[in-house]
Parts: sequence; C-alpha cells; structure tokens
Amino acid sequence: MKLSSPLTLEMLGEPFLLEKRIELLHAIKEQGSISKAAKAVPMSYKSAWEAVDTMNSLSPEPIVYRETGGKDGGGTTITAYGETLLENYALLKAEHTRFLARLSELTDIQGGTFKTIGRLAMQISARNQIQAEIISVESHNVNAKIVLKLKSGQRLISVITQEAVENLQLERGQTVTAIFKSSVVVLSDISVHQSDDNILEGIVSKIDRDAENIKVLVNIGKQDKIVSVMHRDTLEDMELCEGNTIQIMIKNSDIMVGK
Amino acid sequence: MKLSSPLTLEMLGEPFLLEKRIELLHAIKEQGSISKAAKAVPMSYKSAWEAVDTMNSLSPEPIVYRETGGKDGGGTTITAYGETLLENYALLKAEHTRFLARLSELTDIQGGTFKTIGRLAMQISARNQIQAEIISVESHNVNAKIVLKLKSGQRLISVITQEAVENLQLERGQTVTAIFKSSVVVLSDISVHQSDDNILEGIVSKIDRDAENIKVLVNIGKQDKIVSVMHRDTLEDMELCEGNTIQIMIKNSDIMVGK
DNA sequence: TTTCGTTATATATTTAAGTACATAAGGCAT
DNA sequence: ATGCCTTATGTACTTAAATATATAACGAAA
Repeated sequence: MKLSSPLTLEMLGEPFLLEKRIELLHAIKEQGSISKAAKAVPMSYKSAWEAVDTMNSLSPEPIVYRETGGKDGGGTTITAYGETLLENYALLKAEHTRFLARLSELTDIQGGTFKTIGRLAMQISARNQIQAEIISVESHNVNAKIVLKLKSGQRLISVITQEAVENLQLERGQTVTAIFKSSVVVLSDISVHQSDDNILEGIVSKIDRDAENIKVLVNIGKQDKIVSVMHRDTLEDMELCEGNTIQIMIKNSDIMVGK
Repeated sequence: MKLSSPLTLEMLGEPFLLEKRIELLHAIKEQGSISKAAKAVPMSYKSAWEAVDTMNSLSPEPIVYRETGGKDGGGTTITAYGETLLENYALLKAEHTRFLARLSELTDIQGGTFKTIGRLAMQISARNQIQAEIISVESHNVNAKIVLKLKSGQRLISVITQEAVENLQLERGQTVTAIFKSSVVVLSDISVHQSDDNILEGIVSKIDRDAENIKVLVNIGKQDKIVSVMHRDTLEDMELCEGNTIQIMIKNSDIMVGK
C-alpha cells in the first residue's frame, strides 16, 4: 500500500507548476533550448513550448528568457527568478514527500487501522528547533539517552522515553531536530565545566525585555541560534551585552527530539 | 498562489482509491445501487461499474456486495470493510489537506521566499500530546499565557513566548495540541489545591519500572491519557496502585502548544 | 545571400479516457 | 409468463490531450 500525490502549484486558478513542467524547466536549464529539452524529457516540441509559454504568462516575472534567431539559432535560458522558483518547488516537494512517507508509515488501510500518533502537519510553539545528527542512542527500559551533534560541532544530550525512541525509530546517523522551550534555557556568564547536563557556548546577539521577562538571542555558530527567556531577577546581576560570550545550560530532560 | 494535490492510494502499483472513486462509493452507500450512484455523481454507468470492479479486485477483501436480479432488480451495498476504508481515507485526506494548507501559508513562491519555520511533517518525542480548545490568550511583550480546555473539561495553562503565539496565529476557540514531556509531569497522592501551576486529577492505569525510573500512565477522562516518568526515589514513599485517584502537577512553562 | 538551428505557429493525426447506447442475464413480484 | 430494475458486458462515438508534421520568421555567421 502506497500513497501517491502529485504536487501542483496553482496561480489564478490555473495549474502553474507541475511535475512535468518542472522536469522540462530543468531540461531547459541543462540544454539551453526548448527543442533539445523536449527531446530529453521526452515530449513533443509543441507541448513543451506551450508549457513554457503558459508558465511565463502566469508568472508575475519571466521564468525563462527566449531568443529567436542568432548564432546558434537562438535558445532559451532560465532567469534568476526561474531558478529560485525551481529551488522553492524542490523544497516544497521534499517536504510533501516526507509527509506522505510518514503518513504511509502510520497507515495500515488493509487492516483497517490508522494509527494517529498525534497530528502530522503540526507546528510547535517551541522557539528552539535545531537540526542535529544522532551520534548515539543509549537505551534503557524506561528512558533513553540521545547524543546529538550540532552543525557547530557542539554536543547536546537529550533524555526521552524509550517508547519515543521506538516510535520515531531513532538511530545513529540520522538527522533530527532538537526541540526545547526558550524557558528551559539558562544563561550564565561564569563558565561551568562540570555538569551532567548540557553546556554550550555562544555569543549574545539580541536582548528584549518586558515588565517581567528578558528574552535573549544567542548565536551558537553555523547560523544556529538559541532563544532564552528568563525572569528579570535571574539576570539582574549578570553582565549581559550584545557581543558577549556566554554559557548556555539546558537540562538533558528538557530537550525533545523531532524527526 | 495555491497548492493542490489529489491524494491517491495505490495497491500493487495500481491506483486503488482516488477522489472520484471515493465519491462514487459514498454515492453507492446512499443510493444502494451502482446505476443510481453513477447518475448522482455524475458519471457513466460503465465507468462506475469498472471503477467498482477494479477496486473490489484490488482489495484483499470485498468493498461492496453486488446482487443481480431480485425484488428491485438487485443492488450494491458497501461492506463493513468498505466503510472503514472510507473512514480511513477521510482521515488521511483531512490530514493531507491540513498539511497543504499549512505549507501554502508558509510559502510565498512569488516573492521567491519559502519560510521554513521548522519542519512540517515532524513527529515529536514528547509522549504527551493532548487535543484541547483555546479558551483565552493573554499576551505580554515577551511571554503569553494560553488557557486550554481538555475534552474532560479540565483546564490547562501554557506559558509560551509571544513570538510563538504570533507565529502559530493562536486565537481563542481554536483546537490545538498541548505538548509536554513525560519527565515534567509530577504525581502526588495528597491533594494540592492552591498553585499557580496546573493541577489535574486522574486515575492510575499502568505502572512500568526499570532500575532508575518509573513510568506511570494516568487516565484523565474522555480517553485522554498522561504519561509521567519519575525517579524511583521520588515515588518510593507514595502509594501507587492501578485504579488509584492521583494528582498531576505540570508547570505552566513546561507545556507547549502545537497547531 | 545563403546556411543553420532555433523560436513561433498552424493543422492533421494519434491516443486515451470517458460517454452513449445496445443487449444479455438474473431473480423477485405480479 | 411478463414486467421491472438491476448487474454485467460489448461496441461505437465523443472529447481532450498530446504527437507528428509542416512552415514561417529570426538573426548571426560564413
């Protein structure tokens, strides 16, 4: 049992980007002409030309630049705008494919069961969602310890239930998302070196306040950022300036894993 | 800009359930015959019959029961198996529609931007994911307080960043998911009535142990369950038996919101 | 000016899918 | 037996989409 679902992007009620057209655009990018691209796909020149024409006229900005006559008889090239369109479609499609794969996994329509382990297409309020690689999974009966490596190379340890490890089928080498609330992130300007919990280092990049709380954005390298929200009192006697290097502490058990 | 994507369920490489066929099955369920259903959809009797026939032969178990001749000339009815198939397809489609809507929201392919606020098709390790309705949203500069009502009627308060409220566009009346780790759920057998944090009541339904930890499943009514994982020491002097009524405490700031 | 490979355009043909229509056969009711 | 409404099945027709084919226009280079 498999789910399939061709992704179509519509514009003004008309089909705009579809699988076949994207394939054609990629071929044009490689071949430099509609006629060659049509042969490569393969499809007839006429439908290729019409596809390109409708896409171009539906788009607010040209996707391809067409030249007729000249040295090699002319040619067609993808504009910068068209390129970003291709990139964005690829991202959308990847996300869609991921979704379908997950949905298939959870579905056993033959047996008539559909295990909804929570909603799939969900956004979470947690402000900290960082991509990381699983270095190791240490399983116990109830809990499991997951060691993660961030893009910056820094380690992060997450303790979650063994049940969750089995449900998500977490394994060494996979890329997952470390998820934690900004309220569990504790900042300190004196370095602590020994702890069972996570200690990271970063540079303060933004500070925000209201009557009760302070929100601090910390850069931990390779474009990864961590948000911390603390009570004013907690941070009062701390020297907190943008640009400062700072220690970040997060309890192992406060870090969740998303896949 | 809109995303569309017809959902097709394949079986043995052949298309099995598609939008049109599902529509037909629903019509058959209502009308009690293929011929009437075909008129209702509308489509020709022949394609209707062929659709029904291929579905039935692809399925491991018959989806419809067809009778030829008899009082009213016969008729066609949906089997119990067929009914669950319809229900499951509806669930799949609903989830898929949700996903596409969310993806559309995040996409501005015209401007060439694709804001990936985290992955969409993600499963989270958090064991507690409970559906709830938003009763109120109280916004401050940094933090916001969300009051939720569970199916059982019990209240749950979540404190998350105001930033998150804006990102998820949380509003009163919406159905969302309260998300929290099992390690933040504290159990107590003496009733505590006054607290700023969440206090729920439930009935212990399962207890699991390993060398260090105890996992307790608590039923809080209307099929909602909460999982708690604690150190053995913490629970040692507590009377913990299946069937017991117990108090559940969860800090406001430990509860996340998913939408 | 001719050549060349391309874009641009029109027209006829093929193909696939669905529709319309015709007909057989089943089986209960009158 | 006849009527009736259905499932079951075949054949011809319609329609939409893509293909094949032909031709004009373009513009640099030989």
